[in-house]
Amino acid sequence: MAGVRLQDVAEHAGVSMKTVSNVVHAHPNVSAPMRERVQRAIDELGYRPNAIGRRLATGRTGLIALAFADVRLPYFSELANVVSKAAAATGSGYRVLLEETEGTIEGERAVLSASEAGLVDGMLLQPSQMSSREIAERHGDLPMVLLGEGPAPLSVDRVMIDNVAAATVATEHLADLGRTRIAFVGHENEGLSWTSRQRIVGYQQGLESRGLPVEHDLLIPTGAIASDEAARAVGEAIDRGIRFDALMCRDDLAAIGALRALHERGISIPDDVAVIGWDNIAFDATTFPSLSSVSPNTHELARVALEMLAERIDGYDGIGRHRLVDFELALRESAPGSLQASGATSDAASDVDADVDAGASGSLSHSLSA
Amino acid sequence: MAGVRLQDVAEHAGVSMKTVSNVVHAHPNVSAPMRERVQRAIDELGYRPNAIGRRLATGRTGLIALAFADVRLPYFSELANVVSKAAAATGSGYRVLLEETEGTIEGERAVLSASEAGLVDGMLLQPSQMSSREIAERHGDLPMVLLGEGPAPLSVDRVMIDNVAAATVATEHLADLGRTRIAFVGHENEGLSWTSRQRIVGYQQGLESRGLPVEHDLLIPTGAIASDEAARAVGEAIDRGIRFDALMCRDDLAAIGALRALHERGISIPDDVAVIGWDNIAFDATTFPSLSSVSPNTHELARVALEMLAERIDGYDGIGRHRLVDFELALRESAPGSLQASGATSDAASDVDADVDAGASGSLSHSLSA
DNA sequence: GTGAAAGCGCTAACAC
DNA sequence: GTGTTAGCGCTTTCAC
Repeated sequence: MAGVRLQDVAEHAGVSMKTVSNVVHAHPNVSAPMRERVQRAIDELGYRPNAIGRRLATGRTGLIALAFADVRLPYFSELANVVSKAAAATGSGYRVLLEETEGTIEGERAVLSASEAGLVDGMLLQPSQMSSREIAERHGDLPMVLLGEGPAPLSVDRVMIDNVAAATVATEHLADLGRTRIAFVGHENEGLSWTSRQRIVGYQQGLESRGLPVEHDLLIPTGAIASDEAARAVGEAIDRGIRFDALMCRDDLAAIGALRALHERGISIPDDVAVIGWDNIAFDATTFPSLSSVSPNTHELARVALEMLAERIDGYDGIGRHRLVDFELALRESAPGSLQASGATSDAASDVDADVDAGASGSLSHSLSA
Repeated sequence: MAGVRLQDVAEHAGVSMKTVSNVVHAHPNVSAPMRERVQRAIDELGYRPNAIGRRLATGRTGLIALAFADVRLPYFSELANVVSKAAAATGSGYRVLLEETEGTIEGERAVLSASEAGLVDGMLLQPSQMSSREIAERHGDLPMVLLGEGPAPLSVDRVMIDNVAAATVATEHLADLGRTRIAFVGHENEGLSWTSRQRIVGYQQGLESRGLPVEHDLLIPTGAIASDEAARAVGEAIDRGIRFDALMCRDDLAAIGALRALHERGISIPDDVAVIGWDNIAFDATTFPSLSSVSPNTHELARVALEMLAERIDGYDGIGRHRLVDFELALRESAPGSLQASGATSDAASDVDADVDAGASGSLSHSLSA
């Protein structure tokens, strides 16, 4: 039944509200017979504590907001899954309110400037447009942790992987496979995002560390972060006569688009062109060929982010802590492992059954830095 | 500043709480000077109405739960996106709490039997395991609308597409392409889900309507609803000597797995084998070849579901209403349109740029039934 | 070990 | 037009 209140239970059992509350919360100092009597009343009336009443009294809502551009992007849907599981496993058992910013500055502002306060205890936000100054100004006193390599003011906590290092390692892996003309695919046509910027820096470092020249022609931007745009951009580059033997992609969507453009032109992967993507989304295991990818440790990312958020919610008020979590290269058919690769390499090529979730196919693991 | 209450604003402005409340809610009967004075106090103090206090008083939380198996499945992440947009556009401006059931009966029970009441105003649930009796019993008085073709008690509202009809149309399209050995791929090895059951029925009807024999060999089940499992199952079927010239897939994940299995064996798509998937997920446009797919009108699904949910929240207490929304066949390279196809067909093959979201590539549209 | 009562922040019916 | 006041359902001191 709806509308059964704590008071109703108390009256029905002939006790005070406090006693019922004690039973509901399994407080130790309630006598066994009393506990049983109250429990019977609860069962008979079908009492369910009202969440809102409780929240008003305690000041905690048990809700956190998870805000990012768009759940449809596989990286974000996988992140949402990991975060909601991790949040539920938290001591406080948080639940997740989904907020999409559409990747626009208006969307990001809207998420931060909600007209109501107190709905959520805290927020996990992956920004991409707002400046760090604006983030610092707007978030007010809402406990918050930033996700990803986007803008982040020093005053706010943030968790990310080292994008420069990851791009360097991935690019070096392609070089170690014997590739000499490694192109970068998928950054914005204009107005480079923070993400693209860092990955390109790493790409360049990887080239340089292997003594490969950096050619401007080998930078292939796309009109939008989407696989169809990447397919078109890569196709046009090829048709324009640009030649490359490997593709370092900004993300898996770009990589999947590239795969298609190569297929359409009868170019063999990885024989003619090796491909590495980024994010290690579930699809990578079943594309043809399966896709090697930079695999951020999202479980660790979620864990660390929620841990810091919980501390903020509990009142921690220090300066922003910036944490790095590890990543690895998940090697599959599109850019297999090889003896030349540095580090402990395990080749997961052609294992359609690889436990991708657990990162079982990975290699070149990079450990958590403090 | 945090912790500024309505009362603080009232005192600061030297008026009553009611007046402040009137200003906050833009009530008409407040004099202009008074409104300005109060607004100044609000701004000076940085007042934000507290969501929980408001919710306790009004009894509405402005939150709805969206519960399904797993956000990582593209169909669900796309659904989450559509629902959260549609919910925000609602008169009441609902926000969405994400709940995952993991596709297990325990998960579904947990979602329905949350120990707290009142957190959300209503729930959109896509069940797959629970019996309709259990759904009816457990949901209690929580306003609820069921999504999809799973179990649904007559007492509860539900929105879905006509799975049997859609499978029939898709199968007929394959037959009209001249295919005579059309296999069905991707249903459960044992314990058929409601979804698979209905799609297989439609598949069979499609075969029969075109005078094609139904062969048990052409039913290719998979160990799990996942593309790697489908790749393995289709590969094994081929290796076992099963021959087919078309694949009707239970969902796009199965179709993508099938694509891979066919590629690995050098089988040409669609020349040797045509493929149709189900759900029309975004990836379908960039697979190689791009994938034809049954495209449910999820925008309409979300709209109708939220409309009915809003009515339930507003107290409507009639018997369960079961609504169908339309679907279409999004035709791409893996099973292109053709002159033989019935209905208004538009061939979207090879249009990597097709506006898949808008279903622009579709054909054979089926209209909303009452 | 149990009960009484004062809020938590807001809304809305009712009075002025 | 504006102010008063009684809740919404729960938690939580503080007495008993």
